Amino acid sequence: MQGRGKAGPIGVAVSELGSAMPRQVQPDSPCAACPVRPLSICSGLTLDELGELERIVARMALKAGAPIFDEGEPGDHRYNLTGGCVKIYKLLGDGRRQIIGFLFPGDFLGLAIGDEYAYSAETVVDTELCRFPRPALEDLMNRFPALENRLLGATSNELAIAQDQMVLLGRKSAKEKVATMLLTFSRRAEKRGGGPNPVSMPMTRSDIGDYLGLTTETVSRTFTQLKTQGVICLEPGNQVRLKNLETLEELAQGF
Amino acid sequence: MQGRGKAGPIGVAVSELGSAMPRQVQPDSPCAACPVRPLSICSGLTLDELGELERIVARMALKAGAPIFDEGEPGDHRYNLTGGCVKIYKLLGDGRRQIIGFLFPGDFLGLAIGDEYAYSAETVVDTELCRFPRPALEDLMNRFPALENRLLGATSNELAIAQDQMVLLGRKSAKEKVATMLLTFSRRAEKRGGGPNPVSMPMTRSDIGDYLGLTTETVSRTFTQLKTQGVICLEPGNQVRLKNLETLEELAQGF
DNA sequence: CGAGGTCGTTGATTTGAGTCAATGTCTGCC
DNA sequence: GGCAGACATTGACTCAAATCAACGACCTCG
Repeated sequence: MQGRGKAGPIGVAVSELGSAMPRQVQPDSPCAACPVRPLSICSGLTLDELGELERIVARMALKAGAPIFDEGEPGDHRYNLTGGCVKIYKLLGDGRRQIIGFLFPGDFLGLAIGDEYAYSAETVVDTELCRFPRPALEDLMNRFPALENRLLGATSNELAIAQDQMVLLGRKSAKEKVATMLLTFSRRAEKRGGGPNPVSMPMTRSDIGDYLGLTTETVSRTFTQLKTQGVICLEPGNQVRLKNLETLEELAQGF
Repeated sequence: MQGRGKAGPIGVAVSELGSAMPRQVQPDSPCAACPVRPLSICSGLTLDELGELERIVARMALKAGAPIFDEGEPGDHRYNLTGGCVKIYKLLGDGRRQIIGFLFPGDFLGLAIGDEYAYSAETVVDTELCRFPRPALEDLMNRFPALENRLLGATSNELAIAQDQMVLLGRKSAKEKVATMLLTFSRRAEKRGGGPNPVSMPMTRSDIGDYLGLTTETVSRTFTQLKTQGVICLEPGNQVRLKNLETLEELAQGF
């Protein structure tokens, strides 16, 4: 298991790398060397632009289970995920929770509507983030249209993912939901440069349930069913091996 | 009823206004007089920028029930809705449908992932649209960052709406879903300058079902329940009068 | 090393929404 | 004006997933 566990005391920035020269362009720019840059909004920027971005960034590392921000709080920062996994979610008044998405390295987070965060965010495992003050980031976007363009691309992409999830939530059966999630995670891991198999599922059954609109029990039962059918194999460390991609694709579409 | 009915033969542009001078800035600019401009991506542009936008736009009017484009088609155009109502949806292989959203005047549509539309779009009632060729629009966005900024705003807003809908689909009961939809539509109508009450619901029960992740029967039963409870009143012309906002708010949150 | 806690699995039962079926209502068209 | 077809409502019954409940596996910490 990769660090699922208790949050740090209050879950705020544990370290801010580069604090020796907090607002300086660094010759040995960490951004230039950033492994997730090609996946993130920081791709396709000139070295100049990257340097400016670097002046406003704070890097932070969080333990598993740490809150990042809560829905309704003033949305003062935006974040870029450079390592780990984050869940974003909304709560209803009585405690029901819908997980809006799981984010992985390269993903951007911190959507605010008006001045407030539109959702809550919490780490799933130990996680590294780049944090940008919102006003400074907006200033940069005004000066560098390429950055705004990248952010528009990222947002459009998120929107398309959200729309797919709406289909899943509104119209798919439990088995279809779980199969779809496994395939989606596999493809996303591949896109990030990892292997498509086995799939890492570091979140709890309860998280998965709140993501798919199911209960933990149903999630568990469905995994067992897929295992019994021989489509997947549950491996130690929250890994799921996909043993039959074709059948899984069929299940995801509902056959 | 406001024009729910059969589609035109193939549902393509019925008229293109201003075709006499198709690519000219018009002194009596229709854009300058556009009633939905303050709501749309065209707001906050200079007259120059607006003029350029006008050079590439084609205006079209469609009958109710007309297809606009289908998921997977080459996404050659983007649209701005100036009148009427549009539903956007995705289909599963076996015909199950999830309606991703209902769009109203001022809303933008035509999200493409890669080169293909991410969803299908169809008019609900007689509808007017502004159509922009995608490459020309992207060229304008490059030249006018304000336009790109507006589109980013619109997309972020759509994303927030999609996330709220995920909560609805994943975690709300039938009654909560219907109550939420009524309130959302009321608020949106108000934002567009109409009265909040009664709410116009020009789409069919089947559309509502596919939007809320329910069947037509359940939608119908739930409307009846709300009517019996005295919270709403079904009026002719697909109008729903909200008789008790407070109770409806409570129902929407689940009490 | 054992106690307590969280997480996951499995079983029995309930239930909200789906399905199947019939009937009612509106609307546009001939 | 009346007929045809689409849309809406209502009822009876079914079923997938939720709920309630127990137990097992694993981890942390004293």
